[in-house]
Amino acid sequence: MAIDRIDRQILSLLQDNGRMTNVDLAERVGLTAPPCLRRVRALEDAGAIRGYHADLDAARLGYPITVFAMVSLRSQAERDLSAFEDHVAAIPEVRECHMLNGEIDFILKIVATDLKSFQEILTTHLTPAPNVASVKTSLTIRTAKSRSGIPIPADGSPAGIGH
Amino acid sequence: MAIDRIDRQILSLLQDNGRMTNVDLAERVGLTAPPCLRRVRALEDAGAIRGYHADLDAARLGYPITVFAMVSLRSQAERDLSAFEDHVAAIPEVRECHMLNGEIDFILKIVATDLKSFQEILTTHLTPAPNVASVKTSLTIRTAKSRSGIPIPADGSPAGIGH
DNA sequence: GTTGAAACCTCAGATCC
DNA sequence: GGATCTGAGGTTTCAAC
Repeated sequence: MAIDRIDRQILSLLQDNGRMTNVDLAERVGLTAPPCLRRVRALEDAGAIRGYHADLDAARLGYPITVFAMVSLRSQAERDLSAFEDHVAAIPEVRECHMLNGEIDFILKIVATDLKSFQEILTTHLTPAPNVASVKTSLTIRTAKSRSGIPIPADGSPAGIGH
Repeated sequence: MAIDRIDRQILSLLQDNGRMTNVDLAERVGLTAPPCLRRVRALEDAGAIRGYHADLDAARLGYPITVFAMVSLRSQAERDLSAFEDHVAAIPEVRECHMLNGEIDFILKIVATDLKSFQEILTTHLTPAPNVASVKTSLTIRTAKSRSGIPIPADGSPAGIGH
């Protein structure tokens, strides 16, 4: 699938405002509603747009604590890596799990309602998990920037689908 | 603002599908459309819902590289911390910037089109930035879990707005 | 093959109860 | 919170370029 200038505009606008109406979107990209909607559907079907999500304020909703946990495992065999991923996938407070290169095997983003609850998650679900060698955690003091997704230059960017 | 069971359902559903229509949403939470819409607007006005965003597949759109950068500064004076935050806010490839406690001052999530381009961002915008003492980077091999926001238990959770 | 125009039908939003 | 109504938006069909 090839992505042209208009598709990039659509992606950029929907990344910024996922509930923009189709007629608004069409107007901004210089199309009428039907072809615009077809492009959006095509981007969804191709997997370029994975979904749409409300962006909630964690702190206001009872989750003021965000922690990054750097996890090292004893074994880096694929089945042990997968087992760890499966393990944290089942912990709702673990919001992200990325496998890294280097000394640290995984970085996790964890949210919690308070420090006590975080400590509990750590000591009952993370540290004692199979194959875990070490867990180093850092509390988030404040978040200066938090944009999901990717930068989308108005024009002349990369982006062709299918790697 | 007090959040009840129905509000939590609304938040959970919109976090999962930000483009769900109001009538769908109303039906699922057991309301008719108008009161449901009033609740959604109230949650938006209270800041519980900050916005709605399309979730794009970075890799399919030409950004296969995600890197975490751990940054330490020479000075942790507030004005120096803010200056660094302002500096990275202007770099579009830096998607997240969190201030941490401990030895590492900031963790950044950076996306890039390729390794060469990442290296260029690092050496021209990050390492030589004022007050930067050290930058350690780790490439993301794969992302096993990536959910924005917070866990929302169907019932009996915390969550009242205004801390 | 993609756009645009028109039709239809559902939804959003306001008002009132 | 629910019922009703109106105008706007979403979606399909079809013709034109």
